[in-house]
Amino acid sequence: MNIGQAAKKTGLSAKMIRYYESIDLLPEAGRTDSGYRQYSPQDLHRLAFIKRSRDLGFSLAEVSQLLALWQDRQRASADVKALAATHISELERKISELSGLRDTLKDLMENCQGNDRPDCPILKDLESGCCH
Amino acid sequence: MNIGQAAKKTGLSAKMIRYYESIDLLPEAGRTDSGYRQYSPQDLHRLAFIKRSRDLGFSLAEVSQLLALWQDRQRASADVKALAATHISELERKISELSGLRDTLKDLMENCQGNDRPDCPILKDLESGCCH
DNA sequence: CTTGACCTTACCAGCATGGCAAGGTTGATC
DNA sequence: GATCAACCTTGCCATGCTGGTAAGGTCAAG
Repeated sequence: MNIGQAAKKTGLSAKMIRYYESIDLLPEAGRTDSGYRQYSPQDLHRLAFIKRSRDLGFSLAEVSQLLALWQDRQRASADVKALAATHISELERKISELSGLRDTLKDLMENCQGNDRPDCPILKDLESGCCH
Repeated sequence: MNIGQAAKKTGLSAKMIRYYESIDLLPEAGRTDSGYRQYSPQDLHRLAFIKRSRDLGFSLAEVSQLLALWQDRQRASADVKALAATHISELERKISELSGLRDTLKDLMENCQGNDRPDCPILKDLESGCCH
């Protein structure tokens, strides 16, 4: 199977697949005589694993660790769980950070008339951190 | 005032200040005879505005628009409000995206024993999207 | 005059992906 | 057997934002 079909089946792009190979997330793909990459069902399986992991927000570095665990028959599920836990706390950190920003902005917006006059508490806030 | 002091006063780094100048977020700074950049209180004011906007999560492109509105005495506060509203919905989009990921991962984690056995529903899920 | 703390420019790095260019291959149609 | 579209190949550049590092110039105090 060519890279384009593998891409279509997994929902990745051909560029991404090549990139993953270049950073050793994938073993070097087999090639036809003319140099086209060839993908087996096992390869697709690995690609799908990567896709799903990315969709869950894992970074490529984390995906790499997940793949290692996946391939390791002696793995401890605790290791996988720990990786997921780390990722979840990172997600929660980001969520609360963004929520804080949203709340601050909402407050500012509520005090803004939103008309054709120039007076604007949002701009006032933005310049307020100023040094005297 | 030199760039280092301006950086310290505003909480930006000297690198960031130079970068902002290079992308025309700032006018070219004045220079001493020897080529050092010099910052006036007005410059600091502008830098502080940028810093605060970045802290609220606006992209540099958005900051650029905010600066233009800030400088425009004929601005309509509605324009500022609209910019903020767009940013808020972007924040909310991200928040709900991340929340979805977190919830999915939490579900998976709860079903994972987290012991030294290899069986792991998290890995099972990751490989499940697979093509037959 | 030396020393150390500052400043200058210019590069390279990352994340993960998209885009474009210039060329080779394949398979179907004329 | 030629042609054409749709694929593939590699390579380089771009994004957004920041940090690092290097090689050099400048300033103020000792």
